[in-house]
Amino acid sequence: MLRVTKLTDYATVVLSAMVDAPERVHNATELAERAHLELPTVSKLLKTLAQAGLVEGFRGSAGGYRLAKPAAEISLIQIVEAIEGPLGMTECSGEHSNCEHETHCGVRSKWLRINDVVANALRGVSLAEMMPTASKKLSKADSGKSIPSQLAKA
Amino acid sequence: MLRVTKLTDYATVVLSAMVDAPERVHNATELAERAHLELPTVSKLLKTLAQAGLVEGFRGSAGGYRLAKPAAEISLIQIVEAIEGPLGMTECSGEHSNCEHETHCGVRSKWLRINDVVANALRGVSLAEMMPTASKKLSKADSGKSIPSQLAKA
DNA sequence: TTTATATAGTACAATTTCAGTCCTATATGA
DNA sequence: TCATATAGGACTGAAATTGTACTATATAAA
Repeated sequence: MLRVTKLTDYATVVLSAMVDAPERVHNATELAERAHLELPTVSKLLKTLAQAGLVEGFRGSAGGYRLAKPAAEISLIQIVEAIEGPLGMTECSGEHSNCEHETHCGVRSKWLRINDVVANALRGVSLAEMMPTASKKLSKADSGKSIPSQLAKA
Repeated sequence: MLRVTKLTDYATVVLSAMVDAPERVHNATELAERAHLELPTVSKLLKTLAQAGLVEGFRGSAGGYRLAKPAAEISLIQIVEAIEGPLGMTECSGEHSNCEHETHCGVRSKWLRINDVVANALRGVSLAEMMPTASKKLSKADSGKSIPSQLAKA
């Protein structure tokens, strides 16, 4: 269905819960409550996000997590790739493709481009913009026929 | 990993194989050979594509499939949705979301927008443009910082 | 009319991925 | 030393994806 996984979705919600107090250290229990998610799930997510460098983890009592950088500098693509790994629209879009059809397949290079377009769409939205209160409006962009111009080589 | 399924990928390859002779009726066996895919797989794909109205199926001997409309009028989003169903970047992006968190969740409306952006990216590329010989170049669009302008409400 | 061909529709098993949980180790502050 | 909290890993059940098989139906030609 071409969707991000639930965990990625959860990650945006959990990270959102940290944005209003970015300097504070939030522990996993608190974040789980605010995100209305289970603690083990949130805990797992935060570990992954910490590995990706999006949040900083602090051990010990009074430990927890904090955004590693301003919300405006955390893009959706970083979150998606932290949870799901490198974005690849098709098997062969990845770095080390081992698609056996590659030599015959004429559509590969096109998918690579589409991959970039989608990646850029995600790169263009920051965590700050995901906030419910974010004033910046995301539009449907131009619809239908006018889109190719965005994709077309200028 | 945010990718289309293999079957969707295959579908673009199979459809590509019909583009150079759009008026001819191609049978599944021929298309399987040209796409280097297994017959049962191609057969299943074509049935699905026929239901979605992208190809016309003809039964009986000398039967087969033909593009139901010009390649330039078949967009990638039609192919993706034919195989995978309606595009929804998150659980709650779908038509009839039953996400229990919806009332608390502040990121829902943003994902809906991103959904549209991705859908439009796919809508903007036609089957004709997927052909290896297609002269039209798809670009990476603008990279990085300049992307938000594509998403921002004009 | 019979036969070979080819799609239509459905069902099914194998595989892979995802989601959620749990356990042990390590670090920190009181 | 002890309670707290993250780090890292392993594991399991559920779900989706893949690929295949089977039966029914339609068509063209002998």
